[in-house]
Amino acid sequence: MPMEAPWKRHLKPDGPGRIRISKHGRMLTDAILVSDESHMSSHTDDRSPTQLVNTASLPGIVGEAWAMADWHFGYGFPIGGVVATDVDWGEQGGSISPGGVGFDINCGVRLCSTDLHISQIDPKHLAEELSMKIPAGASRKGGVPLGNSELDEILAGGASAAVDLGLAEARDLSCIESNGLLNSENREVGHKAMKRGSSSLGTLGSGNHFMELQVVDRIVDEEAAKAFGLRIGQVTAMIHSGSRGLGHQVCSEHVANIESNYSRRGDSWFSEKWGFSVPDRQLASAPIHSSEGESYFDAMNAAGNFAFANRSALTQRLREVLRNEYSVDGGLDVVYDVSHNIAKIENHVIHGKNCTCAVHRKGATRALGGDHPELSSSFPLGQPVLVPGDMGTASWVMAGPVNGANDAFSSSCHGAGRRLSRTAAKASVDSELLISELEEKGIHIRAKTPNVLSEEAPEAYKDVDEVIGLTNRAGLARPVARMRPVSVIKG
DNA sequence: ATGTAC
Repeated sequence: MPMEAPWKRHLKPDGPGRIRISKHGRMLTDAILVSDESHMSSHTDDRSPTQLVNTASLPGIVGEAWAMADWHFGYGFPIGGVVATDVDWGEQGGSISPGGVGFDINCGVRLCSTDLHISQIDPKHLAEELSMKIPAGASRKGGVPLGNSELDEILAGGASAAVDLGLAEARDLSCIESNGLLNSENREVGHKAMKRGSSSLGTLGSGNHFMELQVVDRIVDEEAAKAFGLRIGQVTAMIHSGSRGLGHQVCSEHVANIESNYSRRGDSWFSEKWGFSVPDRQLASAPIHSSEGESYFDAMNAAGNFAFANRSALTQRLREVLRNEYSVDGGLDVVYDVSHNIAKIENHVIHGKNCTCAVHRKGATRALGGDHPELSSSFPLGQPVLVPGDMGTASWVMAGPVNGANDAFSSSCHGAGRRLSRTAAKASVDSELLISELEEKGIHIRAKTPNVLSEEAPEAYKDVDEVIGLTNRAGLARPVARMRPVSVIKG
C-alpha cells in the first residue's frame, strides 16, 4: 500500500472555491487550492498538491502558496501555481526560481476582436488559409529571419521593437500586459538561445499552442464585455504562444546553473552558497539579488520580450490573411495580451503589510484591479483575463476586480488545465475520429502533426466552465464572455 | 513546452 500523501490530513475548507492546506512539515506558509470537494475528487493524481506543498518551503515565501483552479503536475512547481517571495528577505533577497516560471518563458494568450459577424465568414475556408499562412509546428520554418542586432532589439524592446521592425501595429501596445515590455539591462542570452531565436519569431510552435477564430456565444457581464469591445455573434481571434526555443534554452541553461549549486542533504536539497534548502531539486532557486538570481531574472525578461514580439508578429500574419479575404483587415484590434509564465516584481499587501515581492506565475494569469496604475484607466472594470479552454469546447474572458487586488497576488487561472497526461491522451484518442467529430460540431481544425491533436483532445482537459466557476466563487476574477472555436490552427 | 535525445 502506498503511503497516503501527508497534506490530505491538513485540508480545510476556506470559503467558496478554496481549500486550505495548513502549514505542516517543512512548510513556511499555508497553501491554498482553488477547488471544492467535487473538483478535488476528480483529481486522481496526488502529486500536484504535493508539489504545491513543496513550494511553501521556498526561502523568503510570503502570504500563501496558491494553486489556481486549473492546477496540474509540472516541473517542480505545479502548473497553476502562484508563489510570491519577499525581495528584501535575508541578505540577498528571497527566492527566484526558473521552475516557478516554466520552460516556455512568457507563454501567454492574446485575444483580438474583429468587426466581423460569424455570418460573414467561412470558417472552413479560413482554417485552410490560416493553415497555409501561419507557421506552426515544432520547426522554425516560416519564422522571421533576424540578424543578431535585430534580435537584440527584440530582446530589449519587446512588442515595441516589433513595431519598429514593421512586425506589429503601434496601437496594439497599450493593450498588452506591461505594454509588451519587460526590463532587461544585459540580455545575457547565450549564443545557442540566440540561434534558436534567429528564425522562430512569428511562429506558433506545437503542443497546446494555437491560433483560433472564435465566435462570442455568451455574455455574462454586459458592462465589461462592452468595455472590452465584445458582443454576441462577433468573430474573435485567440493566439496562444510563447518564446519558442529561445525561452526554452534560456530556462534550461539557468535551471542547470542554479541546480548545480544544490546537493543532497538528508531528504532535501541544500545550497551551501546561499544557505537555501528545498525539498525537491526542481525547486532550485537563487536569492533574487545574487548574481545567479539577477542573471536569470534579466534573461527571463529578455525571453519574455521575445514572446511579446512573437505574439505581435503572429497577429500581423493573421491581419494579412484577413486583408486578403476582406477589403480591410477585418477591423482586427487587440483586446488584451497576457502572460501566464513569468515572474514579476510587484507591490502587494500581505496580511496587512506592504511587501515588494517576486510573484512567480506558472500557468497563472495576472488579474489586476481596474484601479491599478498600469492599466492607466484603460480597463476601469478590471484587467482582461484570458482563459483558453479546449479546442472542442470554449474559451473565456474574465475580468480582475473593479478595485484593489485579489487574495492570490492578483492572479487567476490560465486555462482549463490538463486532466490526462500527454501520453495518456495519446493512447486513448484517435485523431482522425476527433477531426470528424469536431467538423460535425462546426469546428474546422488544421494541425501539422496528428499526434498533437490526440494530446490536445477535449477529453484531455478539465471542464473549462467548471474551472471558470471555481475561479469566480473563489473571488479571484469574474466571467465576462465565452467564445466558441470555429477555425483552429495547431502545431 | 522543446531543433520532443547531445
